[in-house]
Amino acid sequence: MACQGDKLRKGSWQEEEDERLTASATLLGERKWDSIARLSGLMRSGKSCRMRWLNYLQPNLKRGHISAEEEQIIIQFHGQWGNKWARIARRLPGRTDNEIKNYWRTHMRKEIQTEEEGNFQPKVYSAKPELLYQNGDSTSAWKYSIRDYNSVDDNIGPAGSSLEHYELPSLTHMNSPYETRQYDWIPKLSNDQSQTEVHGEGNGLDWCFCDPAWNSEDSDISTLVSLGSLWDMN
DNA sequence: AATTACTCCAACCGCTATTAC
DNA sequence: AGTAATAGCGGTTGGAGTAAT
Repeated sequence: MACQGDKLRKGSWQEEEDERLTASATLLGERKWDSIARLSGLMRSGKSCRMRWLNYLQPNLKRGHISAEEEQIIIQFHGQWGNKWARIARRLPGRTDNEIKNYWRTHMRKEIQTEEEGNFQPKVYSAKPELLYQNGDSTSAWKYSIRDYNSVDDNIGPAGSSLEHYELPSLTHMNSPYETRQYDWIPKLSNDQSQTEVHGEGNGLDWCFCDPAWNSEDSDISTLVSLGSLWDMN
């Protein structure tokens, strides 16, 4: 039992600590982290327990690499909101803000840096849908296309291809299974689907759904869960 | 084989916002 | 309304693993 004066542990978590924390959080609920830290007997701060649970132990966390679809969503929302990692994470079930933040720093920032080191050209993410998602390695397919079509002046793409902007129904990110699910549930959030509006340039990355009666930011996640789907990633 | 450079990600820190009293 | 405790967020750091030399 941690008492006052005991030194709190820091650094990597041991398996036994994970087990204790999981048991305690399951039993006591995902609140009152200081109490959980105390009652579990872990020599950790509540803050540390919360962080470990949220980023590593809680159920429903997805493991493995960020998929092409997820990467696209990250880019899209980062463009809209900037470094609002937690907010972006809410759009990616199973991913944590920490994970997304790390991913952005290691993968995306590198690309931005490269651009800033001389070859900067404003990107117009107008990719051809059939290239953005195809059978096989969707990651490389997406990366290939997003780079090859990244600006109007960039002629790396297949010979004779012309750049186009696509209207919503053929948006590239709606072609993935992941986004298809998004597309499925968004209209369901409105009782009157005719009220659902689509805003944006239709260039694939700068758009939004707006329902006058629904504020996505404030809506309860259980609403989304009950609709089926996004959490069902397997 | 040894060393160095680089990448990735878990974990920490400081600050702000929210909640409870 | 004021204050303390707690939760949440975003930035940063440190270390393990891997690649390059």
